[in-house]
Formats: sequence, C-alpha cells, structure tokens
Amino acid sequence: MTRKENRISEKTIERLSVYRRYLKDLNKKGKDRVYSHELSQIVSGTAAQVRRDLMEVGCNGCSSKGYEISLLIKEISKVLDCSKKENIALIGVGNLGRALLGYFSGARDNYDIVAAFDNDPAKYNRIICGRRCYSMEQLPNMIDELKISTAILAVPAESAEKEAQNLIDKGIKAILNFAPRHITTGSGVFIETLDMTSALEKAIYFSRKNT
Amino acid sequence: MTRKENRISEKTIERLSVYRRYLKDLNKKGKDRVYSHELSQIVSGTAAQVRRDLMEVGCNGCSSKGYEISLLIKEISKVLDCSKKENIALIGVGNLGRALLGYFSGARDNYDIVAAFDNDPAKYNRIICGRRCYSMEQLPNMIDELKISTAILAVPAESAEKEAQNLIDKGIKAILNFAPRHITTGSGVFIETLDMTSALEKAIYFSRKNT
DNA sequence: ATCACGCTGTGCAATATTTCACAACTCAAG
DNA sequence: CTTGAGTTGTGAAATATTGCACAGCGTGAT
Repeated sequence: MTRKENRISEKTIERLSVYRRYLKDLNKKGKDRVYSHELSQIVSGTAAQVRRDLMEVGCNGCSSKGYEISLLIKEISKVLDCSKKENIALIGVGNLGRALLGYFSGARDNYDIVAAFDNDPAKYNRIICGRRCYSMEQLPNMIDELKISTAILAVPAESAEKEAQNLIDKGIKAILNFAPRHITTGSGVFIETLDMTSALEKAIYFSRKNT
Repeated sequence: MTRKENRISEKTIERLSVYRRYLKDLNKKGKDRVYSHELSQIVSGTAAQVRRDLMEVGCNGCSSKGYEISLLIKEISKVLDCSKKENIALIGVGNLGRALLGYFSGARDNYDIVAAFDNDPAKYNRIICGRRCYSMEQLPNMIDELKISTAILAVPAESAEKEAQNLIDKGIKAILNFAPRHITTGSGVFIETLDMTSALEKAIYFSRKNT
C-alpha cells in the first residue's frame, strides 16, 4: 500500500517547470548530465533545494556524476504532463490575449491553445496566430468537444469575475488569470492570477529599497 | 532611536498593491469604510493577515468601524509610491511588449512607461500606445534624462540575460522580467520574473490534481 | 449608564519552505 | 587497494508565512 500521498507543493511544481525548460536547452546543446548546483542557479535557490525538488519526481541522481538530463526530463514530464496533449482555451482576444496566442505558439509538446473566445462579434471566426476565435456561446460545446479543462483568462478587470464563474460553471478545472482582479471561488478549481500590476508596483517598490 | 528596521516582506508588498487597487474601486463607488474581512476575500487570505499587512503601513484601523478607505489608500501609497511619478522603460517591443504598453496605459497615478526600446530599426521612432520607441543605444541617455530606475523586460528568451545585464550595467535598480528565463545577478538589483510558461504548466498540473 | 456585539491589534501556535550539515556513495588517480 | 575530491539524499534546524484566539475598544440599543 504505497499510497503516494505526496502532495507536491506549488512552488516545487513551478520550479520543476523551470528546470525542465532549462534541461531541454541543455539537451539541445549536447550536454547529457547536470549537477544540482548548476540547476540551482537558474532558480536562484540552493543545490539542496534542487535535490529536494528532484526527489519528488523520483530521485534518480547519481553521486558524483550528477543527474542524467534526458532521464530527468522524462521524469519531470511524467509528473507535469498529462498522457495526451492538453487543450487550452483563451478567453478574451484583446491586445494581451493576442500577445499570449503568439507567446504560446512555439513548439509545445504537451499543451496548446486550441481555441480563443471573445464577446466581440467582429472577432468571430477570425484566425489569430493559427487559432480560430469563437463566440462565448460556443464555449460549452468546445469544452466538451476538445476536452478542455484549463483556460487562460485575458479579459478586462470588470468582466473577470463573471467570466471566471462562467468557466467554472462549464467545468473548467484551472484558470490562469491575467486580469488585475483576484478571483475567489469556493469550488476546487485552481486559479493562478498573474497580476502584472502588482508585480510592477512591487518592482518599483524594491527599486528604491534595494541597496 | 525608533529606527524602523521594518523590512516589509515581498508578499505583503504584493498584497498592499492589490488592496490599494480594490480600495480605489470602493472609493469610486462611494464607500468610505472597509473591514479587514472584506479585504481578505480579494486576496484569498484571512482577516488577520489583512490586519497584519495594514499594521505595516501604520496601523490606522478603528475598532468596530473598520478602516477609513481614503486614509488607507494614502498610507499604502506612502509606502508603495515614490514622491514623484516613477518613469519606467520597456525593453522589447514585440507582441508582448506592445500588449504591455496597452495594459499599462490606463490612468496610473504614480508610474508610467515613458519610453520603449528595441533592436529592430524598423521600430525606431514609431509611436506605440503613445510612447516612442528608441534604439537600445539611446537607453543610457534616456535613463539619465528621465531618471529611470525600473524596467520591464519583454524580449525573447535568448537575449534576456544579455539585456538584463545591460540594464543592470546602466544603473537600473529593478527589472520586471517577462522572458521565460530566470535572471541571476549578484548585485542588489531586484528582479521579478513573471514566468507565464511555468504559470500555465502549473495550472495544467493542478487542473488534474484538484479534486 | 450599562450591556452586547463586532471589529481591531497582536502574542503565540501552526504550517510551509528553505537551508544546513553530514553520512554514503562514485570515480579517478596513485 | 586506498585515498581524496566532489556529489547525492536527507534528517534536523532555521526561517518565513499564515492562522488562531482573545483582550480591549467603540458603537448602538436599551
């Protein structure tokens, strides 16, 4: 009964994603092994922290030779990725939404924004960065059809809560929210808010405080 | 000697920014007092945490009537804002850079993106969302002239480190980095990376794990 | 005036996260 | 084979962050 009640922390998940991206780079450059202290630099952490993170995915380092990169990528992916490619929906095709379509256009192995949605009829059926824009009414159908469980929310602050609630009602399980409004939900839906405004204000604050 | 060695934590600073934005909204709606438990909802925290945060800015609540909104805004601003308007530089005028110019275009009281920079000569002197785009060579001059100490970095991953180092060399004190690469620096420069890729991968992960 | 209610301020406990530090291991060289 | 340098895995300490719980206070009702 080795029930893995190994709830990996949010911070660790974030770092795993960062490690993997870096490991893929290293792989391309022909490197095949890596030490924990090398990885620690790219997340501004300690080597011990990296080793701890990597233990969560199955602890496959080797003393004195470090970690095998391709194996690490495989193990991290086993944790982060679904077995099949994940379909993502983008809600809100304004400036930011379009930029996000471009940003996430690269060759992603295990997820892809497959459809965009907006309230503006002028945008319906337009194709932006290779993805078609649909009306919000079509959202439920598309969710079912494409088995979408994750959405990116890039709508104005005023409509963020409403749209988020709509997504939740339609069965979305996680939301990456770019609207400057923190979404509250009672349900078990995971909501990550990337608050660019507070991030910038924080940077401004520390630009004065640091040294 | 009441030296305020009161280093406010990063998390608290972020929340203060969120509180303030919400308080300004409330103010516009004509509300003039607020309770800690109301504020706690917008950051998914507890009322106690809010009160603690507010204590950091000068503890001006009042039993049973809550906090006076306009006073709170003033006190939070005293902490977050510089005395004069902060000038921000945007580095990288691609899709994302342009979207950010739009995003930060609203009426911001205490900071503003005043100039954009790019390596692409086709963009020089073009005006985007009201800001002129300059060549990277002009960066040092503009930093001096406009007293810029904070920059937003929206360049491709490949050039992120190089440009970041350039910014640091030129005297920038804080960087809000959107490139999917964690910037390491020995200096006291504050770097906040908004890693949209790892945020999305985290969301995808928890879309499967939650409930 | 008195009382009950609801909120703030905060010591303290609980939790989460990071770092330290060291035994165990691998490899290469002598 | 033995030694030494360098790395991993991890218990335990250290630190950071959050939540609990309650004393104290202002307010409005009686």
